[in-house]
Formats: sequence, C-alpha cells, structure tokens
Amino acid sequence: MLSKADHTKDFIIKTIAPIFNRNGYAATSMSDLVKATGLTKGALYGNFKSKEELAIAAFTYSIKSVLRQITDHQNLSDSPIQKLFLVSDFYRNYYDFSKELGGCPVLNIGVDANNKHPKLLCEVQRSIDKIQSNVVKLIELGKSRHEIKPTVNAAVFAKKLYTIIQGAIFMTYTMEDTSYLKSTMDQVDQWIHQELKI
Amino acid sequence: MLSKADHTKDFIIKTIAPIFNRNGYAATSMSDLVKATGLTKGALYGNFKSKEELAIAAFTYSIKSVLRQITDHQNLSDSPIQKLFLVSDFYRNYYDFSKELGGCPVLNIGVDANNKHPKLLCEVQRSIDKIQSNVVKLIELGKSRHEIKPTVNAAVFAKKLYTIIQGAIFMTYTMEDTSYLKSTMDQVDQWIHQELKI
DNA sequence: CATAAAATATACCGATTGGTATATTTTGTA
DNA sequence: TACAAAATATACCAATCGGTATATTTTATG
Repeated sequence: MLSKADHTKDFIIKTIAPIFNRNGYAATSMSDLVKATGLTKGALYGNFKSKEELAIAAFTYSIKSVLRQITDHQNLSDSPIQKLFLVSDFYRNYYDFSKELGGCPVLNIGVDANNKHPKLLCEVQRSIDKIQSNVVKLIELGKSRHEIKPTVNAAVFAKKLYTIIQGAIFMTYTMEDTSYLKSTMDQVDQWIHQELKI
Repeated sequence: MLSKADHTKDFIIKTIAPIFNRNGYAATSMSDLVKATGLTKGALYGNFKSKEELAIAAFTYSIKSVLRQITDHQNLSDSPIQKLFLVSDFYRNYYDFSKELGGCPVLNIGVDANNKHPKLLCEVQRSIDKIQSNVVKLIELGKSRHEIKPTVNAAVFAKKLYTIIQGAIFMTYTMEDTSYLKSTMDQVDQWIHQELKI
C-alpha cells in the first residue's frame, strides 16, 4: 500500500516536472516549486534531499510518461513494421502531448544539462538509448517475421530516425510551427516504406 | 575609427558569448561575466544597460560567427549545388567549430529562450530564417542554371535540411557522439544528389 | 600640461537563492 | 483516546542575485 508520504512524493513530482522541464534547472527556484505545490520548503526537503534530486525525479517522471505513451500507441498493432509506423504517428501529435509536460523532456533537459548537470545528462542519454533500442528490437523482430529487409542495419536506422525526430521537435518548438513535425513524420514514413519494408 | 569603448564592448561580448551559450541565461550570473572579463560590474553596466542586453549581444555575436563561416565555406565554389554540398561539409565539422562558441547557439539559446526570453527567441528565429533563405536562394539559383531540378520545392527542402541538421547537432552533443553529425551529413549529401541534382 | 569627459572601479542596495534546525501538526496504532 | 512517529510548517541562515550611485582613473583635446 502507498503511504501518505508516497502520495505526497508523487504529487510533488507530477506538479513540478513541467516547471523544471519548461525553465531548466537553474531558472527553477525552490520558491517556484513551493508556489506550484502549495506546500512549504520544509515539506519539499522532507521528501527530497536536494534540488538536484527533485530535478532528476522530475525528469524521470516526464520521460516515463513519454515512454508509456509510445508503448501504448505501439500496442495498437502486433506487426513490428506497423509499430514503427505508429512511432511516427505518435510523434505527429507530439507537440500537443509534450506541451503538457512543459516541452520535450529529452530536448529541454538534454540541452539544459549539457556540461552542467552530469547526472541529469546521463538520465537523458539512458532515455534516448531506451527509445532507440526499442526501435532496434522492432526492426530485428520485423526481420525475423519477414516484414523487414534482412539487410537493414537496425542500429544505424534507429539513430537516423531519432535524429530527425529530435530535429523536428526542436524546430517545431523554436519556430512555433507544427508543420516541421508533420513533414518530418511524412519523411519518416517514407523511410520505413522504402528502406525497411519488404 | 573604433573608440576605446567600442573595443571594450567587442572584448566583453566575445569573452562572454561562450559563457551565455554554454550555461543559458539564468545560469549565467553577472559575477561569472566579471570573472571571465577581468572587468568590474561597473564597467559591464557602463557598456551594456542590462544582463538581457548582454545576452542578446552575445547571441548576435555567436550567430554572426556561424553565418560568416558558412558563407566563407560556400565561397570555395561558384556552383549553387556545390555550395549546398559545402553546407553539409561545413556541418560535418560543426562539432569542433561550435565547441569554441560554447555549443551551437541556435540549439542552446533556442531551447533556453523558449517560453522565457521572447526577445532572444525572436533572434534565434531570425537566424534560422536567414540560414534557410540562403539555402532557398541557392536552390533557386541552381534551378536557373539548370543544375537543380525545376520541380524542387526550395522552401520545403530548406526546412527539411535544417531540421535534420539541428537534430544531428542535438544528438551529437547530448550523446557525446560525433557519428550523428557524420552520418546525417552523408544523408544530406544523398538528398542533394537524389532530390536536387539534375 | 591642464582639463573636461568618458570609462572603469568601489561599495553598496534590497531581494532572492538553496538549505536547515526546530516547532507544530497530522498520522497510524495500541 | 492516548501517544509515538512521521510529515509538514515556520523561521531563519549565509551567500549570491541583478542593479546602481558615486568615487576614481583613464582618455582625448585644447
């Protein structure tokens, strides 16, 4: 059973995650978090030992939400290659989805943490590895089911896929223009058709 | 003739630009800038009226350096399509180049300024527009010289190009792996060959 | 060389920073 | 309901924040 403290921890994290994500580490003050949660500094430090721990927990929460959503969306099909199309379909609507998280956590925290917060950066790297290895597994499974060309280099394709997706996310947010995400996902679908599909 | 003040302004900007670029706005303190320049707070505020003005001048300086370098590199050829290949060639070595700027100013400030510093974000958007319109002009010129297919949508291609380039920059920095930039520029060269070249 | 002006340095401002020790309240349990 | 323990609130800390008024130094010009 979840104790009171666990509920409070969850409440704190889900409340502050968008703030850290939107503002970055340095631009988020403890008093921002106090205001947002309605709790006091004592309560926050009673549940987390430092600002850094809060930031890491916040990122972990946000990224879990992204990964869960991708997985759920993939489960709309059993076919590996269809699951890949569903990945691009997920990112087609990623702007609205990520807005509620305070932006894309991978992009925002990835840039924010670079050269400043090694622990946070490491978490971002782990998240990217997770998403890419999911794509790799789907491609390998697709090969074994004769849906995907056996000659495809899964790791190379996964890197290429995630590179263009993150580029589209950055451009969409920075230019305030969702057409970047839309066109990019068209390109991704084309790649899946031409380079993967048998 | 440049006055003493102009020299000092230049010195300040070129010294602090990498700091703002690396740390972001909030994580950069005036005392950081005092330390880096060896000047005093009075001198900084004598030359710039606020921290925000310093940050904007710093970004403007960094982005000018990027644009100048792209232009210089393009001047290695007279052919529009060759100039496009030279763009990808420039970004092939962009990691080492941008490291000295404290990272990619478009990426770092673009993410940092989002939802926080409208003036800075606007500068980033203008920079992206400049780079993209340069690509558009090259494509149009290439068409008129019968180097590039007349059916190509220049604006669409330019957006697509810059999207994948920024994705590669983000991934290279975040994953600390320059292969993202290398592979992506191979992809870009392929696009130029297959979609543009007659 | 004298002098006014421009540039820089010094010393300070109130506000806010992350963090903590302690007091108070709320909780689960006997 | 009594009570210990857990959770939260209060009040405070030194350090640093961005910014400024003023004193000092450096510069250009007569």
